Amino acid sequence: MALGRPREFDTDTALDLALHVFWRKGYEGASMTDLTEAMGITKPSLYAAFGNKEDLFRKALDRYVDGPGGYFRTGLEKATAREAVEHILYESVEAVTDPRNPGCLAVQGALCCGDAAETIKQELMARRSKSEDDLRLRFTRAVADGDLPADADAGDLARYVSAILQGMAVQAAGGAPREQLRKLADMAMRSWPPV
Amino acid sequence: MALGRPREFDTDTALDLALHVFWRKGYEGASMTDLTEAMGITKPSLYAAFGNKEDLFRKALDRYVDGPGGYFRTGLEKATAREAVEHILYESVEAVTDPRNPGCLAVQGALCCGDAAETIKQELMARRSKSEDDLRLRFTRAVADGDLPADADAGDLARYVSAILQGMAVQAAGGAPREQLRKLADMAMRSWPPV
DNA sequence: AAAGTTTTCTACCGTTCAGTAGATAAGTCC
DNA sequence: GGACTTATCTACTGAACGGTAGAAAACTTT
Repeated sequence: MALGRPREFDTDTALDLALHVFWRKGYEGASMTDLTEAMGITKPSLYAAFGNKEDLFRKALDRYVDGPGGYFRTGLEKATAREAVEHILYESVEAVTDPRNPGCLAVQGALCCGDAAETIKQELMARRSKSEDDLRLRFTRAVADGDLPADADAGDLARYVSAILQGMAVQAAGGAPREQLRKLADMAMRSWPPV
Repeated sequence: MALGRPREFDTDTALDLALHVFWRKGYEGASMTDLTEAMGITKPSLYAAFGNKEDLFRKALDRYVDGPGGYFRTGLEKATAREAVEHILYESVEAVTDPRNPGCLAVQGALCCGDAAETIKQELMARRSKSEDDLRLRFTRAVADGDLPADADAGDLARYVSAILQGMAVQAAGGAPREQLRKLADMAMRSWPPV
């Protein structure tokens, strides 16, 4: 067993609680007091277990990508581009309309910010860019597989799907109900693949 | 002429300078020191002229809607729904890709935030909702005018265009270049009106 | 010139921010 | 039991936050 006094809280559940605070308030809007109160631990415990605020956010973000945001990765593994987009769009609707945490952490975590949060903003920009690139690669493969037209531009399609996803995230942050975003996904799918 | 010592700065240009700080850093990310330094005035002058931080933001937001965001209103006045959407989409591309202030103030001003900025978040949510409703009303008229199919759902179309606009704003905040967003607008227009 | 009004300035207010020092408690290892 | 290690607690940094007091300066009015 580990040496020294055992930790009295579970780091994974504490990280989940921190994640939900960042999700609701954003990186800047979440104070260390907000976080420690939600996590049920004191500040020294938090700093000892997770490093500083920036470290904590990055760990929460990783957990977000593997947990509530996991539909993105599973969607990419679907057999066709159409199935992939369908899965990602509709699962995203469910994720961003969770009434306890509306919106998407990768979008609203630090869309713009003061100087102190600049590196977090950059990190989120890079993650969004990476997601779009994953979509692009998936669509490139789809063109080769023949489940997208030969003249389809994978980059354009990836950007289009990303924009729809991000638009849905903003709408959800504004309180849009699940049913309306499903209709938005319907519209996007109805014209897939776009001409 | 006005009584008392004359003001040494122009309120409109000072408000423009404040607007650009809020645009780049968001409501929470913009400190009063950021604002006064950009505006070239001291804090007491700012408070005397504009009220508190919240008042200043609201005034800057009004100026945004009438200035850089004015394309929305002019777009609604176009003859057909198609022309309206076309105008709004392409003008929005230009606005959100201004390299000095990427993105859209109504989206990134306070997409999510701490408790202190909650009322500002609500204000921006209401403005986005109002814009979507303006689109919906315009499309309803378009159905009556016959420049949209009789079975078109004005609400769905408005939500779709809003999502595209907001998606573009997020992409622009992430540094997407103008040319790529133009292609995104192209895609949205190519399938207009959506089936 | 004197009174009245408003802006400007420096210096400051109390609060909250992220982050930490130092003592104590709770375990393991020998 | 005693040495060692690590977590927990209270209390506290210094800096930055939004916002203001009070005196001096600049104008108009009489």
